Amino acid sequence: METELDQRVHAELMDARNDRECAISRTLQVLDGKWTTLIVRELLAGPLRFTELRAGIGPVSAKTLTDRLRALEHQGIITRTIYPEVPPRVVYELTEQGLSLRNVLHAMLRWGRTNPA
Amino acid sequence: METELDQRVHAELMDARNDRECAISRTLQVLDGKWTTLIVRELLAGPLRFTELRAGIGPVSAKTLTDRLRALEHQGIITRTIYPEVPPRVVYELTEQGLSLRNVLHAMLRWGRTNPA
DNA sequence: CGGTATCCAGCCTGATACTG
DNA sequence: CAGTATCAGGCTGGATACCG
Repeated sequence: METELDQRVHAELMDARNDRECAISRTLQVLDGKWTTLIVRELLAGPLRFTELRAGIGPVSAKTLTDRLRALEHQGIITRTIYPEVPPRVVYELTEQGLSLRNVLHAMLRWGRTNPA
Repeated sequence: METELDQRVHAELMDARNDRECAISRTLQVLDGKWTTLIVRELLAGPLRFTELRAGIGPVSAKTLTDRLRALEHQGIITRTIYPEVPPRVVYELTEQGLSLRNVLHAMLRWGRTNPA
């Protein structure tokens, strides 16, 4: 009963090989970098501040985290909102497009669970 | 009607944040490197030789391709079979574990299709 | 708090030459 | 054909210092 679905999935993946610029490559471009995917994972929980984000994803430098956040922002995956308070507060949040990456992350999660190191 | 599924997916992803070694990180480890995901994509079509693989994924050097193939082999994602002919023939093929990455690649494919550059 | 600026090390990757 | 060996470079990411 899973066969039909599997066949369709397989056919789609085979088509992908013929794309000049494979759609998979497009996704890889967005999730590029050592920390990007984990940033998205954190933000799936809801909007987060810079420091909260940093605490959640592991030992990343401020420079790198900033770089990745800027890249995601420019690609329309996240928004950056500044609240001009004292001390300043900056909140990052997934856009609709960013939220839709949930399916990719979920597939990764399931694979990792099923195939422990 | 999609809400229940979405809620379950979301709950799973939230759990993932609490994993000491997040299962997502595990997947990222396997699909590490600039070319690895594309190698898997190619092999989803079936067993391939070194040169065929190289032609399919783009401008990758022999050294890098060898490195990535060895890494995938050591992780149990692919097998490497040598046919001692003249000229020699070496065939790479996904293991069961490797095949199961199809779901991850498919999620990436769909996201890339839905969100063009 | 949430960055920026600068410098730098390491690693991934590639180019080239060569081999069983 | 399917690599290996070697060398070299670019880019990512980290350390440190400092700012609004």
